[in-house]
Amino acid sequence: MVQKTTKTEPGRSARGRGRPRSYDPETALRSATETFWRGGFSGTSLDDIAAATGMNKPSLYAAFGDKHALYLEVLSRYWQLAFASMREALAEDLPLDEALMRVYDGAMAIYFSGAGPAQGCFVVGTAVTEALEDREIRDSLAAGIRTFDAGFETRFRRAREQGELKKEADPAALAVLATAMMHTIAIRARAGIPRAELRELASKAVEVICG
Amino acid sequence: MVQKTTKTEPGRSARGRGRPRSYDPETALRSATETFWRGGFSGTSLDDIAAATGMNKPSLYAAFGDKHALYLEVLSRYWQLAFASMREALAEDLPLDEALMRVYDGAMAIYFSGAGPAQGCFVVGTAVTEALEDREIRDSLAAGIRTFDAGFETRFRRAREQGELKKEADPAALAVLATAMMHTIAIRARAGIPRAELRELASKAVEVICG
DNA sequence: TGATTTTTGTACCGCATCGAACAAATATAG
DNA sequence: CTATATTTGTTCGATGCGGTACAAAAATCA
Repeated sequence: MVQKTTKTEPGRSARGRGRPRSYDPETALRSATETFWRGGFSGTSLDDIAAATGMNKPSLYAAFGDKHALYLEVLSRYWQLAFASMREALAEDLPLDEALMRVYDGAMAIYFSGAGPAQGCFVVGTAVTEALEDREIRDSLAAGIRTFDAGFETRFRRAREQGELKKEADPAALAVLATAMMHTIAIRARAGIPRAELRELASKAVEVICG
Repeated sequence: MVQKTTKTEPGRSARGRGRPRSYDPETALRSATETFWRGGFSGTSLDDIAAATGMNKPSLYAAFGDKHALYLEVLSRYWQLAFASMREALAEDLPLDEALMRVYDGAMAIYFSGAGPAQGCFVVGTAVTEALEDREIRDSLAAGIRTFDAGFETRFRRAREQGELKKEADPAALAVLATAMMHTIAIRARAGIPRAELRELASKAVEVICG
């Protein structure tokens, strides 16, 4: 380890003796997320993040480690958010087509959650670029996609068993198409396509997927 | 214009009086493409490009303008390549499923064309990140996607007329799904998924799309 | 109160970045 | 051969970058 100072893990408030921190780590992470979301990893400087969070660079460094570690933390939290959104949508006992639309509506709620123009998907907008030269980001990307595929596949399998899909339907193939639809929505959102149009596309795609 | 020197358009060899250029513009553009493809726009420096092309920065600047203009040129050429690949695949008079697989095989031939690991799609890997804050890139992205949608839709419409698809099939919806499948392949390639596995996914998806 | 501990904020370092200035080099035109 | 036009290659400058050193600030413990 490089640091030999007496301190606990980064980000954990020891709640002990020292000067209290003047920022909320959760809020700071959300601000950092927004900043990376807009500019990407390479396109965002630590000064940008410092300005967005209101923190200064040494505090950032002490709290979250270097820029790369901070990005990985933000990426991991985004995945958790995305997984949770999908699980919620699929948890309710809705007809297949409605359940799928819930998933896409949940995704778009995230893609359009910022203040300015639609940011699209954080992963598609920032991680995909870095994945090629960064093994940790690449592995996170691959794992996240597999999780989405698996979530859809489970739902399609159930749908087939319950007669919502034809017997000869291929749940794995349909799952990849469902994930693909998320990806294209994410890309199109970043390309400036309006939300209503994306919802239209999603709706048509759901019709096709559900046969 | 900023420059007032006596010269013709950038990149055009006047074939006139001066010292001849010691590089081939086409080759240089290809090298620049590879460099941006790997590192993204923000993640690639002019020095990286100078090293890759063997040119020095003033020559780069004189030939292609600044980094942004060079990127736009590279992006535009990539689109032309992608469009051509798709047109070729759909031009031959093949059955629908085979034609679609030709498109995806053509795309993967591009995504895996580099020396090292798969770079995926140049657009998905580099333009999507910048699109949010760069109107020219965003517009190019939106226009390119529309072109792909339209290309697929035309083919699906013909397929429906010729009885390869059911009468009630929706060519526009199928086209979006076909484009979506390209997008997910591009993303997965960058995530390190091997080519054989991607081809499997594409094949299954084609089955679903063709009904 | 005084010692201790932790965070803050300023200032800074070394390096990379984009872009430009400028002279040397190399061609053609007359 | 001389003048002109264009490209090359070195060098430079101003700024931005990620990351850090260090002292002041603000809390708790004794």
